[in-house]
Amino acid sequence: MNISIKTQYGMRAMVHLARQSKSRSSTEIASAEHIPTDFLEKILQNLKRAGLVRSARGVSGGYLLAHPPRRITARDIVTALEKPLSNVQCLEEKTCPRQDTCATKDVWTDLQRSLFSTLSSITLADLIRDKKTVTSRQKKSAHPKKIRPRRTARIN
Amino acid sequence: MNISIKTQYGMRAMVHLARQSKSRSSTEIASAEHIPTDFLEKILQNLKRAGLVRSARGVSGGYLLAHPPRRITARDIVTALEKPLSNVQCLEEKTCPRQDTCATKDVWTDLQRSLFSTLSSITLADLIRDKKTVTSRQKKSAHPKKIRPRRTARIN
DNA sequence: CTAAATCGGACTAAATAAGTCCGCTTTTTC
DNA sequence: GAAAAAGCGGACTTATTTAGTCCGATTTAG
Repeated sequence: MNISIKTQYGMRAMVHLARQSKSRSSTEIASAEHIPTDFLEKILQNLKRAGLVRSARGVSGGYLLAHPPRRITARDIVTALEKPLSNVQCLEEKTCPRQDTCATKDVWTDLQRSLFSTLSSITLADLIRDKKTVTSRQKKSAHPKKIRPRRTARIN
Repeated sequence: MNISIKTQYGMRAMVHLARQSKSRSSTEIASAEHIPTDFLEKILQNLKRAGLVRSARGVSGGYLLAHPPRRITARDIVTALEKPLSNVQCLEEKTCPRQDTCATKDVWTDLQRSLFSTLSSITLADLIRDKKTVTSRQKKSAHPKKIRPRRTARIN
């Protein structure tokens, strides 16, 4: 049960974009975040298809967030890049005799729910808050680092 | 981010054992739960090394829980069989430039904490209880599970 | 026109997961 | 004491997934 580095790369790239006001090319992000360029390209394509970034082609093209950081959650990013949590096919009769399939299934559904709940509560805005900032940004040190639950209700 | 079927098998086997009062052989469990016998053997070895089951060799040998079902949590089983959640090596300077490594790291640590908390709240006793009452199980505080160190004199 | 960028598909290599095989040891039973 | 049934351990194979590369096409600003 691990987080693929593809997803970790994607998270880094999204945080990177969240700090920028203008669009950035994949090569720029790649070198800044130390991610293999061609691989990042694929990741950004996935993120784009998930509706999380927009892109512009051509010589001064690049990627930028499709929504403000406050509206993009870690769950959006993880589900865009990671395969679904469990491939538990509990419905197949032959692989799962009924009696304890139902029992173990509860574990995985609980797990998934808790997972989604946690990831949904973290937005890109949270992540770029009061961390080191590149530009001279006003620091909101009054707010604790505590993550606050936030509604997703987003794309797709 | 998926649960390996090895872990799913292990969970099924543990639930199976939790329903039994006597020890059961791996072949018996395997056929009851539709798990490849030799593979289950390996899984039971892992569970044994984790201190979750005990075993007896010889013709009427087999496996049984090392502790009462209420003292064995889903977390015990998952951590015995699954590789650790994240291989996020955030400490390496070259792979992670400081500025947003720290940001993304928060996601993975939050995730891990929530994961462990949820799994810790589910015991084998919960799982073998009647299904109507499963939903009424309550969440425990996330104190670290402590499997008591193999108090039993080893059979071998 | 050219350079720099996104896009898409195909491909490869490495790592992990899943499963098998075999021979040994232990213990009960006949 | 032999046989049978079980756990134990290591080596091995195979399948799947992950990670990454390569290449060519298309778009677009200057």
